[in-house]
Order: sequence, then structure tokens, then C-alpha cells
Amino acid sequence: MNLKQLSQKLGLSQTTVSRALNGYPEVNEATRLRVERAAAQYQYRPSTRAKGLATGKALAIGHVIPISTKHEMVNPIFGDFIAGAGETYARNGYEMILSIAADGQEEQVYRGLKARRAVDGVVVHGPRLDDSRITLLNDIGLPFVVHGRSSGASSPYAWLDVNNRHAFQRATDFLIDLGHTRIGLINGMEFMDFAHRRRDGYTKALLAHGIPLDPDLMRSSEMTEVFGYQSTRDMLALDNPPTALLCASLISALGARRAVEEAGLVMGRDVSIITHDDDLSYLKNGDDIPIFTATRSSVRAAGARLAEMLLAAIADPTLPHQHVLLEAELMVGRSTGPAPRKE
Amino acid sequence: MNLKQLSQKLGLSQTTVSRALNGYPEVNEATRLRVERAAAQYQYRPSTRAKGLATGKALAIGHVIPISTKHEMVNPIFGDFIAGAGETYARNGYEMILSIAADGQEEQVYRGLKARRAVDGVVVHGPRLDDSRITLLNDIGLPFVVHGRSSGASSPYAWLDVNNRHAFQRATDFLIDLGHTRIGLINGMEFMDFAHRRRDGYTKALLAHGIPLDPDLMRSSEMTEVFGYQSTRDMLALDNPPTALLCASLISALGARRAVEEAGLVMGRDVSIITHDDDLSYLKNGDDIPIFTATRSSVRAAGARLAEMLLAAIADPTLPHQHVLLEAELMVGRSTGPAPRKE
DNA sequence: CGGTAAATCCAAAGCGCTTTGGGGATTGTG
DNA sequence: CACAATCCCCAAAGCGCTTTGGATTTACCG
Repeated sequence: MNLKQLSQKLGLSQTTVSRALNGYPEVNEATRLRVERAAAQYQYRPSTRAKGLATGKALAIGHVIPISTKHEMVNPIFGDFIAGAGETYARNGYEMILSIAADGQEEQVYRGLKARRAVDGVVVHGPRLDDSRITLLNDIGLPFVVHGRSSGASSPYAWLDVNNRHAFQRATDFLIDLGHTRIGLINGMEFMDFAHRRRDGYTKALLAHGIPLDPDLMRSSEMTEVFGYQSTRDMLALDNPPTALLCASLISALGARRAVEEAGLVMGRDVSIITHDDDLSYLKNGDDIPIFTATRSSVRAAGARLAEMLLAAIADPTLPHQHVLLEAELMVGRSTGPAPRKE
Repeated sequence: MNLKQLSQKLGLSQTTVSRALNGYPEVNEATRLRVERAAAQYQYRPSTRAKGLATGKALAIGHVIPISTKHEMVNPIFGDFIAGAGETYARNGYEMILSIAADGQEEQVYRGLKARRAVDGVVVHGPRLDDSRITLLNDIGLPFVVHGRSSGASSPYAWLDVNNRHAFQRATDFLIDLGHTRIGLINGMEFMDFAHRRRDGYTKALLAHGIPLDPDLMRSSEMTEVFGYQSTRDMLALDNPPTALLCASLISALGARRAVEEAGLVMGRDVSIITHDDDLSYLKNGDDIPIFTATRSSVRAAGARLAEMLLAAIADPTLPHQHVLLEAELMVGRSTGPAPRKE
């Protein structure tokens, strides 16, 4: 069923039917009702393609998901983020289109989306320090919002980010207050902006309390369970091992716990662990009492909010760039406790 | 840059340029080269929307991801699956469009995609027993392939599935051979086809060895870490606790391990664990030696393969339905060992 | 050299929608 | 009752592409 057929069935012109369906005022209320009823009855929905062609808009938003070629890793927060954003798109009549891009071919992917006029805007995932995509997108004139920030980026942009620096500073303070001075950091890759900021917060807290940094206690890589395990195992084997660990993700924290227990130690007594928690649907940090003490911020909520920002920016391009900084919640769980006394 | 502008720049008609770019024979080879060079130079890419309108195809594939309203859970395998499929689409000039659908509104979403003519076909995720979507899609005439199978479905369909029954039967046999007779099953929700089949395999193996089923040892829910933990804790508290566990996912296996260790037991000695492993990029089952003994099957590879099946079916609708059954690999890790002697 | 076939290219229609620029019918006003 | 202002509705153009049905040129042959 297309517009023409529907209008013939109703004995109206395509113009009138189109207007009725799109809420224009120059159509009789009775007629509109009649049209809407018929549209529902025949399950008529305007073709997105045709509508897009006619209006000059794509009625679609692009998400380009980066895949590191090294580990072929897909960011595990992706599903939940999409779930949040998707709802917003659907409610506003937008489609969500996904492209995957291995390292290095991201520019091509964005240019392709623009040239094919496939999307009205994109969400930039996983921003790095001084991320070149920001300049690129500004150059080619494709509206975008960034999930996170990019320290050092020269051109302006809209973003939504968790206050990673503050979260990790606070988490570190929390451990220091418990008496810990040997605190390890199991971070994400530090060319990623969020990881960089987290390290900043960690560093700042330590230095503020006169605790020297120890390179042996700072590791960074992709946030897998195995990486959390290996890092922890290695650190625990040091002459002067850490009594507390800061993890960048629940997944690496699980690995850390494995190493702690394998070493015959007890989490929360011998080794305290704090992790960041993206509140993923399939990986909840315990039920009522959190397993891990954690800095929590819902990635799904971020997705929904960011989608709204992007749609608003597309609807009115004159709007100034929005900046949203979310504070992570510090949830105290059972993985932290006072530093063990030295004997 | 659009076709018209490009053709004017070249002093050719739109027809000729279009044909040159699409590889039709009625254009001089020299002209084609000239056109292609110009297209590259000006970064011309045909508008997907316009092309779709003209050809009557959407040039897009839909993925509808189900979200259980109960736990708002997004399937964690989703990211990796998409990564596999996305590559295939990109290579063939298709866009991938995503819709999310809460329980119960899935039919609306599929009908919407069809009515808007937004996609040429869809991938059905997470099929349930006698899944109504299969009939629906056959009815409305939207090409599709299923990731998994649907026992009891009346209409025919194309699918790609892991041999879940055989995998779990083999895993159970493996445990029985090690001397275990009290074997727990921590399954996914059993209205999901894969979970149903896994239970089947488990049951069949036990009965074949004359081991009676014990409802206390069979649990099923969404495969979270917390569920794995609670199930294991509860089972270990039984008068006659299990000495081995079968988990439906690596994530619930992590929870199971937590409960085992919390009970002061050692995995692989006191309690053996076998899990299914989807080989997710962010949740590898250890490095060289697997942490868990596992039945492994890459979900990413499944995504790539399934995408190819769908594109083939769309290109030639007369093709018979393809059925692909993948065998999971049994990887022996450190989580299994002989059943402890009774004292 | 006339005629035919093959090789190249083009003008225009059409995909399904929105939107511009009217135009007839109805209503209100003096 | 005449006229203007509203209300409703419509025909047709246009979005960027593909494709049909020629038209023109070139090549070849007897």
C-alpha cells in the first residue's frame, strides 16, 4: 500500500492524505480522522526512502563502531548503549544504521555515510585523545555528538561524558582513607580519552596525599577479563604488592578477583578492589549489595540522552553545542576494606 | 555532488554515467574509465535512498534486537554478532539497520519495517520454541534467516545454529566419564530454543547412563553473573550437592565460580564446571589454556555466515532454504577434574 | 558507395513521497 | 446580496537515481 493507492481508496488527493498524516493544519479534522483510520486499517506507512528523498533528510542516524584490529574487540558496552539510543530514535521516526570500522578505515566510513547521504548525523564512539574524527566531521559537515570527550581536540563539538577524572579521584581517595597506599591501576588503553582521564584522577589523588606513583602498579590495555587477571597476578608477585586495585571495567575486575583468589587472598580483606561499572544489563554488579565497590554510571541512560542531543542538534543546527557531564555514583560494596596491617 | 552535477562536469548524460558506474556493457571502456576517475575525484557516491527508490530495493538489512522487559537485558552476544555481519553487508553495498523491540511489540516492529519498506530482509535473533515471528515473516513476505532454530515452528525457514543438544550431551558425557553423577545445569530461559536443546542434550546423557534427573539441580533464567552465582550457591547448600556444573554462558560461569570459591571450594577439584563459550571478543575464555572447559562456537563467525545466507536468499528468492548446523568445539580447560571421592 | 549491424550515447519516464501555488466552496461582513 | 476572507482540497513539480526506448555514430561488407 502506497500513498497513491491509499488516496485513491479515500477519494482524496495525495496532497491531502500526506498533509493529514503529517499533521498540517489545512485539512479538515473530520477528513484527517478518516485518513488516519484508513491508514491504520491498511497498515500504510510512508516509505522512509521516498520520504527522505522528498524532504532531503535521511531520517536515519549512524553509529560507527570501532573495532580494534589487534584484538578484534567490540566494546561490550555497545549493546546497552544502542538499546538506550534506539528507543529515542524509534520514537522520533528515525532509523538507526550501524557501520563497523576497523582501525584506520574510520575516515572512509564517515565519508561514505556522508557521500551516500545515508544519515543525518552520527554518534562518535570511543573518542581518543585529540581524535581526528572530530575535525573530519566538522569539515565534511556531518552533524555529530560524542560519547565521551577528546582532550586536545581543536574544533568544538557536543559531548556527553562521565566525569571520569573525578570518579577515579574519589575512588582513590576512598582507598587512601581506608589506609591503602599501594594502589594499583588496571586501566583501559590510555590513548582512549576516558582512560586517560581516569589515570589523571588516580594520579592526582595519590600525589595530593604524598603517595609516590609507581609504574609497576599502573597497567593499561584492552579491558578484558584476562588482562585484569594477568595484571593482578603480576602485581601481586611484586616485592611490595598492592593492597588495593582500581579497575576500569567490571570485566577486568572479574579477572582481578580471579587472580586475588588464586593467590589464596581474600578480596575486601587482603586486597580491596574498586571498579568502574557501566551498569550493563547482562553484567550487573550484584543484586542489592554490590559485589564490587564501584563508580557507577549507566551507559544505557547515556545512549538515550545522547540520541536526544543529536536529534535536537539536527532539528535546529543553530543551537549551541551541548555539553553534559554526568557524575558517577560511588557504590560501596564488599570488595573494599581497611588496608591490612603490616607485620 | 550528485549524478546530475557529475554528468554535467563530464559532458555526458546521467544515463551513461550511471551505467558506467554500475558496470553495464553499453558504455565505451575509455568513457567508463573517465567516469570512474571523476567519481573518485569528486567523491561521488550514489544516494542510497534515491538508488533504493529507483530500484525498488532498500539496500538494507534489518536486525531486530529483543529486549526482555523483565530485566531490560540486551543479549551480550549482540555486539560480536553484528561485527561479523556488518562486514559482509558493507562489502555488498548494504546498510545494516537496527531496531530494538521490547517483548510483545516485536510483531509491530517487523510489520513496521516491512510497511516502511526500510529493509530487504531481516535476521531473527533469539528464536523461541515455536516462534511466532517465523510465521509472521513468511506471511508478510519479508525475507529472513534465523540465528538459531525454533522447535515446533510450522512453516519452513532458513537457519544457522550451533548443535546445542549435541554440545551439551557431549559435555555431560565428559563429566560422567570423570565420575560425576551429581551434575547441575544452569541454563538460559528454557522457552528459548537454544536453552531447550541444551537441556535436552543434558537430560539425554544422564538418562543414557542411568543417572536420574533431579529438579533441584536444574535451573534456568537469564544468563547473568548473579544468576550463576545464586544458582550455584543454592545448589551447593543442598544435602547432596552437585560435584559438577554445566553453564549456558561464560558470564553465568563466572558467577558459578564466585559461589564455588566463596564456599571455600576449589574449581576443578571440588566442583567441575563446563560452560558454553560464544567466543566473545571482550570475554575470552583465558589465553592459551582455557579457564573453563567449554563448548565453544564463535558467534562472530555465525554473524558473518548468516549475513551471507540472507544476501544470497534475497538475490535469488527461488533458492531453497539453507540450513547450517555448526558443531561446537569441546575445549578442555582447568575447570574440570575427576569427581571427588565420597568419604 | 549504399546498407546493415554494432557500438555509444541520450531524453524522458518513473520510483513514493512532500510541497508549492493555486482554485473552488463556504462563511462572514456591511 | 455582493464581496472578501477562510477553509479545504488538488495538480504538478521535484528529490536523485535507474531503466526503457530510441537516436546517432561508427564499422564492416559486398
